Amino acid sequence: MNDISFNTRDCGSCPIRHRAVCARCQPDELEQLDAIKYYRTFEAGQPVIWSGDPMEFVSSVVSGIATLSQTMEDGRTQMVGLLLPSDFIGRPGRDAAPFDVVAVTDLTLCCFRKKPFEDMMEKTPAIGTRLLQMTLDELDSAREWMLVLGRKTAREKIASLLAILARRDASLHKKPPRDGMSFELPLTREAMADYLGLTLETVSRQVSALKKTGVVELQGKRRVTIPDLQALITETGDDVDGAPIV
Amino acid sequence: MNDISFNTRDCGSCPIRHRAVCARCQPDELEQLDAIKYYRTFEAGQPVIWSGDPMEFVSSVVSGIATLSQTMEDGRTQMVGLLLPSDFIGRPGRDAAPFDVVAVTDLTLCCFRKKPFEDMMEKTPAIGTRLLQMTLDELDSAREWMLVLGRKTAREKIASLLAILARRDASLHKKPPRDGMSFELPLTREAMADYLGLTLETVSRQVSALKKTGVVELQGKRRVTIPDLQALITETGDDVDGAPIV
DNA sequence: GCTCAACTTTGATCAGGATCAAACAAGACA
DNA sequence: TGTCTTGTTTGATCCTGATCAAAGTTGAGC
Repeated sequence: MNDISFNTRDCGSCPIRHRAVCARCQPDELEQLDAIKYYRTFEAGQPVIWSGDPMEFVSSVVSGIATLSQTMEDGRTQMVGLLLPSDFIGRPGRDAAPFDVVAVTDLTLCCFRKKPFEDMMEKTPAIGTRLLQMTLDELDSAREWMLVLGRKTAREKIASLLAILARRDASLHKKPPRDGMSFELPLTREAMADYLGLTLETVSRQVSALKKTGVVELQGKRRVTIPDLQALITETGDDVDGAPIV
Repeated sequence: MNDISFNTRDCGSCPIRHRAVCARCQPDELEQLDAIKYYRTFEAGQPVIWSGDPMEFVSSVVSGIATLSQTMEDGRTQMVGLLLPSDFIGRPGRDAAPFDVVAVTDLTLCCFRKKPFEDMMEKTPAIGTRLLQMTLDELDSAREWMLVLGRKTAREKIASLLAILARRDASLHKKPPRDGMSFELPLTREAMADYLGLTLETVSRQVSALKKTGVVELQGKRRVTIPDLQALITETGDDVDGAPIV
């Protein structure tokens, strides 16, 4: 009862899902879960919710990728989060979404209506505790990203993004990252630029530059191979043993 | 019992303090509190804790100001948080501090030993709930700051910082911000630069520029008057009715 | 008062990344 | 097959903010 799992790293493809929860919950709680849980799917490019909209559910990513971003009146946009499978979306206790959420690939969310979810949180404090841990992790990641945005060069920014994507891709497949690993870039050059506070041209140039130096290899425009992880990490400018930015 | 307050906005100068808690807690909880609570003071400039250090307490700011920051090997530093009175420091459930914490003015913290605090959280779920809310707020602030770091011009960055400081100074004195308000700049130009991802020279120039345009007035180098709040907000580049960044 | 240190301002120059512009690549579809 | 669309690369030029350098300001301590 005190280690209910919220995400796929712990319990399967859907956080708080029927099976994962029922293994540890009372039958009556299980009933309630069925009543308040549902799936939603979005096509690549579709908005999930706009900043300021009332948000009647909390959810987590089952499959696909979504971004969290803000846009200024003149169109400048900054991505503030990348939501991969097992990530949580939503704010128990809040009514309005603070940022835009957009599906960048086809996306499936496992949603819980907010009010019943909050009731469940109240009855099962372990959920709140787990949510606090996840939120603290996200906060640390956000703060680490502030260093990237505020102080790193374009080249270091690209290397940092690739390092994160490599790390998360590895953890998604439950393998440690290793030399020679390769993964699909889920983001367009423009989306990468929005994440890094750059223009898409600069992203393109710096990716090419890293390729020319042999730090990364490209198969087509979207598949990346990292021949030497250490070399990539050196390019990020971080400490060798630096804290992984999720 | 379900709205225990953590900070001065709600209950006085010390979050979770004796008086604030005892008004709503059982006597036996109170006993325990006395045993696990203590104050620490730091002089301006002193470090509170370094990134990676084991952290045996959680705490919150009673008076003074501290910064949360990261430094790269070559000395580039990025401030990732500004801790004002009532802000919480620490991570229940974590052992190592993720960032450097430094007192920028004389500082008093109200500390709780971590283990007993975690026990208390377990016995009193309202504390965890409150902590989750506070952490969600911090996460939103961090993400809003990412827009500042990633997409704003130097001038907009300075305006954004001044707007935040004005807002927080007002809320500290429990007044709404108003035209003509003035407040003390708690940060050196260098610290402002570290917060904004700029150099101190650029900060100095842009502050002067805002002064020349009449957006702010300066009494000495550290006291700022905002004759027209709306004008300042316009300079930030944010929506007029934009979500306040803390 | 003077001296010293810490902080701030101002100036001159440089460079990294933005901007503007055009060509290229690859898939979707008729 | 050709056309269209979307995404990417590459080139030329510009500009914001960094860098290097020096002078100005303020307050503490004597």
